[in-house]
Amino acid sequence: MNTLFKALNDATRRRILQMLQDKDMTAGEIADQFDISKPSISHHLDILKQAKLISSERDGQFIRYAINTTVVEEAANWFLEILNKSDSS
Amino acid sequence: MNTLFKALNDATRRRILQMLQDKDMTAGEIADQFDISKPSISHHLDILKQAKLISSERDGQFIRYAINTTVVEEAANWFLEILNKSDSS
DNA sequence: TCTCTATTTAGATGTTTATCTAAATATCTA
DNA sequence: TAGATATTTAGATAAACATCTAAATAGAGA
Repeated sequence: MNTLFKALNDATRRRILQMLQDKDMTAGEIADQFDISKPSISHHLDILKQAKLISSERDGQFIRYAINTTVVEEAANWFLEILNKSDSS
Repeated sequence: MNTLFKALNDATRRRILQMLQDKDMTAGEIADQFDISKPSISHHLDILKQAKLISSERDGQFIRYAINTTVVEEAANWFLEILNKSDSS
């Protein structure tokens, strides 16, 4: 849970996650969407990967990133459990 | 979303949130559950409050904290939307 | 093999964060 | 009103973090 919420605690990383909802993307394609240096984006991708929110695979010269829905599900469940256990829900 | 994920990016605050699932608690009761100074817990409560994850109400000498389920719901929806939009779900 | 492109690693810097102690504020009760 | 309890505010410090530039690594293609 620690690495998960740490990964989510950044607007850039949340936006990357939302971009990967639609389609898999290479590191370069992702970086092109931001006004941030490629090394910084690479670092963000690494943090998302540590949290297992995304996975990566080399595709020739490129590295292709994909969202990992099972961890997103686990996170959603964390919230839903709080709601279920609260009296007011 | 910023203040929300910032608030959740701390194990102490997540534990406070889980404690408040079961029942409302005073600041002192909450602090008693941790090996952390009361001012530090007060600071954590403030951050949870800024994120609107909890609310507070004075009860005489005490201040009683309660979980705010609507914001937890919003957070859960953030994750569920990612799942809905992803192809693999 | 040489060079170009894609990506990551290393090292540095300024900012944010979690924590502490000491002091301030608010309420209760004698 | 004085003293005790509950909680927050203020100010300080060390650790974590986002970002940058420069350099390293890995594969593609001539």
